[in-house]
Amino acid sequence: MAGGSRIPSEAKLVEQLGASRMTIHIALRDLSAEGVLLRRQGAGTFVAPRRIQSTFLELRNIHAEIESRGNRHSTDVLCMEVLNCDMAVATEMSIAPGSPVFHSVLVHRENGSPIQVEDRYVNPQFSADYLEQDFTTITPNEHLMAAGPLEEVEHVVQAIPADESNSALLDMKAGDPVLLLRRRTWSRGMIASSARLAHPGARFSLAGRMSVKH
Amino acid sequence: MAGGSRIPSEAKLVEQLGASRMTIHIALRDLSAEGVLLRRQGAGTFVAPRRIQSTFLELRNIHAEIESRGNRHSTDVLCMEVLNCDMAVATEMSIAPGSPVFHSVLVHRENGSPIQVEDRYVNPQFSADYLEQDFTTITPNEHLMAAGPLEEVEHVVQAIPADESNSALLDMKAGDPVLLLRRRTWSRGMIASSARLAHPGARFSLAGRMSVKH
DNA sequence: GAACTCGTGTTGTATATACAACTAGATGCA
DNA sequence: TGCATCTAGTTGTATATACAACACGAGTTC
Repeated sequence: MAGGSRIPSEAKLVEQLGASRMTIHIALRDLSAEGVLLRRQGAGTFVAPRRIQSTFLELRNIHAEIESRGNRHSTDVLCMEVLNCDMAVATEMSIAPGSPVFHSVLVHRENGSPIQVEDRYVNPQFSADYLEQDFTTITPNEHLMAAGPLEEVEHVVQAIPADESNSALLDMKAGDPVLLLRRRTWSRGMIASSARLAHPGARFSLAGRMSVKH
Repeated sequence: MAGGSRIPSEAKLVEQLGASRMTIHIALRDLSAEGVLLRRQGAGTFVAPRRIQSTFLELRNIHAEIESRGNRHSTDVLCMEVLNCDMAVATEMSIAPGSPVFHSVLVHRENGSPIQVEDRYVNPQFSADYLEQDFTTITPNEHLMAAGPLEEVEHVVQAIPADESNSALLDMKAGDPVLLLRRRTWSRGMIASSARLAHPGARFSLAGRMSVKH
């Protein structure tokens, strides 16, 4: 139901559902406390507008972000492969060492200037056709969101010096600060994907603003 | 009350407070939903242990974080002053240029090693006694939280090279990556405080994990 | 037109009752 | 000792009732 739209009053829900008013009242009260509904005494009960939630924890979508700034997004695909995972990747993805994983490396550009190196591992059990996608027209993020419901996200942010590979790809000098966002996503009970998103410190920041409840 | 300790049962609270059991039950239920209490059917009601959540959007508390890692937190106070704000600070704080603001610079240490330089401006209208605090025993964060209800938080994260001042304070070489967290907080309808929290990239990361609703 | 009043519909709160579900300790028994 | 069973105490849920507090629009009055 769309945010802001009104839902039936307690009295009407009593009729429709056959439960007592107190039962319904407490259920609505809980949903209100969770932020799902907004209730105004004397006025009614409404579906809450989507939660104001900053881009830290939300799944940031690089494509949408660049477009929202009115700029042009383009992608270079550097690597698309399947490989047998080593110990580090196996631990990171919680899968058996040596089992196959998909691996991709992309560079995202804003008006031609490199803004993110996306080094991503994907669980084949989550998305069997990952390597068949054309990532110049759809982002891995978008493909994965369509492949299954997002259940959990983990983010770690670090500032690290650019290594030779990153510095070349991001048009920086080696040792310059890189803002590294590591993200793991869970879906259908497994780790769907683990990504390292490296950004040039000089040209990139993560911002978020939120209201605090109560 | 200490985390984990038990509070009286609903029946006893009915006696002590003279309210009906349902009233008390609903009150405890709400506190449980907020995470203040933990209730186990059949067992009792307990004070919840302090929330373990060091996420981006929650107000991170450097003191609590260090202690939760079992380490020792100490603070060096480098500067406590009132000054008439320049154009940049006035804009940042949304106050009139030239009006007085409080300014403090602290270094937070974990087991003696510098982990954060906190460069903070505070609105005197929000906390008139800011400069009288002893920030070796209480963090500015804690003082400000007590001074008024937090209404809104803005965070910006950047990776920047350490300048001479930061590199000396954080025990790094100039140019090494610094993870800079800029935070502004709103309270009672004004900008209460604006802080620049600089961390050594090599020894610090911001982590957050969340479940996604629906 | 503007301001006020009032009534209906809405949510908020408090109460009393009844039973279900679960826990933890005490008890009994082999 | 070890195990099963019982029981008192606790929280979870659903119900019916009553009244308070608030919002909003219709109608009235000036």
